[in-house]
Amino acid sequence: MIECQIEVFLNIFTMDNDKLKILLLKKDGSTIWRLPSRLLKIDESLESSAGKICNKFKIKPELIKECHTFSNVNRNKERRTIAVSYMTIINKYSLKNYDFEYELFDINDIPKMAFDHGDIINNAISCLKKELLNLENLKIIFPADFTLPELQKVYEEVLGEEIDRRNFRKKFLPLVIETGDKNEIPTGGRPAKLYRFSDKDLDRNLFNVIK
Amino acid sequence: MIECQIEVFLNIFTMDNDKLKILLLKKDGSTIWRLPSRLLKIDESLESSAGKICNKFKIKPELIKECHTFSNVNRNKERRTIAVSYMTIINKYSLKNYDFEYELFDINDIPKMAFDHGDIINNAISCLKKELLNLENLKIIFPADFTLPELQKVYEEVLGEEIDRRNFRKKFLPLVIETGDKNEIPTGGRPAKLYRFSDKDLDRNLFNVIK
DNA sequence: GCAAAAGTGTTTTTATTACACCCATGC
DNA sequence: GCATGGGTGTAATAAAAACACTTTTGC
Repeated sequence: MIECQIEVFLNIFTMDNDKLKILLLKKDGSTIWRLPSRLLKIDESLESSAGKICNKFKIKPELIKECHTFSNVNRNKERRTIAVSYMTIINKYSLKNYDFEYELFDINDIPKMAFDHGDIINNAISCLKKELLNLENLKIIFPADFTLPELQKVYEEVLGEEIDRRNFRKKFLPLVIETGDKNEIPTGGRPAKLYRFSDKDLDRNLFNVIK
Repeated sequence: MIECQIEVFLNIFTMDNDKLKILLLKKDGSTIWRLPSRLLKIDESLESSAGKICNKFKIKPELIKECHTFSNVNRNKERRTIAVSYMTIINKYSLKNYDFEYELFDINDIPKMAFDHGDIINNAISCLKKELLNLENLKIIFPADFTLPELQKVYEEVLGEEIDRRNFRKKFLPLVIETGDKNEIPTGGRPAKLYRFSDKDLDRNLFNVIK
C-alpha cells in the first residue's frame, strides 16, 4: 500500500491545415510546453477527470481513449506520481478563445516538453494512428464538409506512405455523399468537391495494416 | 492529491486442449475465484510489479501488455483503489506445481469472480483477441512444435467463426516449416504434421478484421 | 496561358472464397 | 472396415495496385 498521486493527461489531437496536430499548454513566462493534465480527486474516476480537462477547453469530445499508465518510480522525484494518459480527437473549430496560452503543434515537430510529457505524447501518437484507421473516428474528426484530398492526407500521415489518388477515391467514394458544394478555400488549383460521410457502416478494415 | 492504493492484475492466458483459457486463483475455503494480483510498492513500477506476479508462477513471459486502468470510485468500498490490468500469453507447459490452488478456465466459461474481477477479465479478453491476430504473439503461444489444426482452432476462437481448412493452410503454409515429425497425441484420426514458424516476418495482417 | 491541384477508367496482379475427394490412424 | 480427423488443388470472384490524361481554378 502506497500513498501516491494520480495525474491524468489528455492528448488532444486535431487536423489543422492538412497536418495532424496536438494541443499543448505553456505556463506564463516559461519556454517549456506541457500536456493538459489534472490530478485525480478522491470523488472522481479517471474517465471523469479526463472529462473535466475537456471542460476546461469547452469541448465535448465523442471519443476519449486510454493510452497508457506511466509509473516509473522516478518520473516525479518529489512525490510518487502515477500518470494515466488519454487521447481524444477533436475538430479544430471546437477550440475557442481561452484565458490561457495554447498552441497546436505538428506531431512531427513537438517542442521541448516538461518532465516525461514527450514520452507520453509519443505513446499517444501511436494510439492515435490506430484510432484513425477506424472509420468511426474519422467521422468525428471530419464531422461536416470535407474534401477527399484532405481525407487522403490524413491517411498518408497515419500510414506514413503516399497513396494513389485514384485508388484512394475508389475506396472512399462509396462511403461518402457529395454535398454539392466546392471547397471555397483556395488551394492553388481546381477546388475540390465537399463531401460528408454517409450512414453506411463498414464491415471490414479500409487498410490492411499491422497493428 | 489523494491517498490511494494501486492494485496490479495479471490476466494469464494460455491455450489448453484447443481452448483459450485464463488462469484463476482461489483462496482456501472460498468458492469465489480471483485474478492473480498484487499491490504496487513504493519502489516498483507497474510493469515490474506485474513481473513479480509472473515470478510467483515461475513463468518468464515474453509479452506483457497493459489492458486498462480501472478507477471507479466504488470499486473498493474500504479504500480508494485503482487497478491496472495487464495480460500475458504463456505456454501451458510453463506452469508448474505450486503451493496454492489455481485452475485454467475456458474464456467462455468464467466462474463467479471476486469484486470487479469479472469486468477486468472481459476487458482483458478483448485485448487478447487483438494480440492473437498478431503473428509475433502467436509465435510466443506456439513456440515449439504445433499442428495447423491447433493453430486454426485458435483463429476460429478469436475470430468467432469457422475457417475453411484448405484456405487456412494456404495462408499459413508459407509461414511455417515442417519439423518432419507428427503429432503423437492421438486425436481420433490421422495424426497431424508438426510445424514451427519460420523466421519470415509478415508485412500485412493475416486477417482483415475490424479492430 | 500556365501552374497547381482535382477529377476520372482500365488493366494487371494478388488475395479470397467456395468447393470434394483421398489419406493415415485407432478401434 | 469404418469412424475420425488430416491433407490436398482448382476455378471463380473480389480487391488492390499500377498507371496518364483531362478539368477547373488563380494569377
